[in-house]
Amino acid sequence: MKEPRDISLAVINRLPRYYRFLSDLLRHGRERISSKELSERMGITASQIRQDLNNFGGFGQQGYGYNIPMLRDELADILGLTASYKAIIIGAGNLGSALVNYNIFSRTGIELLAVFDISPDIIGSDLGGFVVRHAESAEAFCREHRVDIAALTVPRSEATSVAEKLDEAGVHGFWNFSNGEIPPLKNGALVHNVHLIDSLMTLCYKLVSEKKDG
Amino acid sequence: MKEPRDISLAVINRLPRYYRFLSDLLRHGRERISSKELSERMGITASQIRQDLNNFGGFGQQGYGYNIPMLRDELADILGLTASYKAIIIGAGNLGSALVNYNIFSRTGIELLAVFDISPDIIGSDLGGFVVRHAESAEAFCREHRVDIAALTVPRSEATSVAEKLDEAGVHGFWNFSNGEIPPLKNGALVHNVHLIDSLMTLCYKLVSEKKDG
DNA sequence: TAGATTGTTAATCGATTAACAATC
DNA sequence: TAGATTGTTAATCGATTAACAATC
Repeated sequence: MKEPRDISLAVINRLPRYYRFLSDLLRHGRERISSKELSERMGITASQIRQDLNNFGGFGQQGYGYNIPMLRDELADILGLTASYKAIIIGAGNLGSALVNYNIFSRTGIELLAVFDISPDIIGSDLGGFVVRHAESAEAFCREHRVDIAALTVPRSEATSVAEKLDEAGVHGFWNFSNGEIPPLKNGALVHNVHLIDSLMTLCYKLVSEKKDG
Repeated sequence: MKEPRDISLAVINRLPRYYRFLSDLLRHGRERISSKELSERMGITASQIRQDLNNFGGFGQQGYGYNIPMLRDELADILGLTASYKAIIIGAGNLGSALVNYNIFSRTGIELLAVFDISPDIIGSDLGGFVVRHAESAEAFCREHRVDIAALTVPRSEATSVAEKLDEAGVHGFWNFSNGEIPPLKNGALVHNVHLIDSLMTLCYKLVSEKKDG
């Protein structure tokens, strides 16, 4: 594996999709695949696939193609799925519950350690095997357990203050589900947004523009 | 408003963010803004903002800038937020519940008509004011009410068959939350994916690559 | 060996940025 | 009017695609 420097965001955003397709092929018992066949399945060009992968190394073999289990493992490494990251969830509402119950973290190789909320009605109750803890204790928890990632499934009004506290407590990646954006954090923690409303608006745009253009 | 043809996906994906920032400015009582100030707030170039907006029309005024309420309304139109779309949700689990309880649809100008599920445990129960209906009845419901959009918060194994049925029933936009992808549909309905796992993997990649590069 | 398919360089295409005349 | 800021054209930059020699 090469030392990848300055990979473009366009490439990075395609990596999980490659990983998903390779996982599916593996599940179906496939052993090898050419960039050509993969390109047809994914609806992109074979050139792009080879260019993308060669940012990280030469994982294929002339005349053969790519070995699926091997390439999948390489992608897992590249994506950091083998980095044993530790995560918590702040906000045990419907979205936080979804992340727990659909095993989103474990399916990404991340260990979910705890779930926090601010509401007295929920604190102490069980959520998919986790006892919901008081949000006030999250900061100390992160310091003690060296938490890497925090999912913010809290209202927009609370997201920034929570992120600032946990940034101080050593969390270096935030997965933000709240509407609105979190300003740059002191310790430089990353913020990765899931803007559901933006996503739905994009769908609306496509529907409207399709109607016009036919 | 111009007749926009072949707007690039890069531009489209930025539109909801413009809309969000303008809404925030409006909430703070701001009346006008220049592309320069907006560019500083959003962390992009003023050139890009002007180029993006001018795909759709000349909404600004030399020497003045942009009128915020006016530009926001234009963007609402462009994004289809005023198109009175009708939607349903298939899958009343945690994710479906989140979409209902956080008012994701109404905040996008879309009317949520009904929620469906397959589980006898949930059918008939209340979810944020909606009585959960049997998923079998979704097809007929869509025909009768001319549903435009269906959110698919069902397991991956069911997503494709549900989409195929509802495509036949006239639904022309799917908001797919299931892992995995839905193949092209007969009637050409659009599929817009929210791949939470892909999103989390992207965050992981950034964390890993940051650690390396410093 | 002959055929297949990669890795990689070069060509093309598209998106972003810069510059500035137009004009409010 | 003078200053500010747009809309738009031109220049730059980056990403995608095509082509092909290398090689399994």
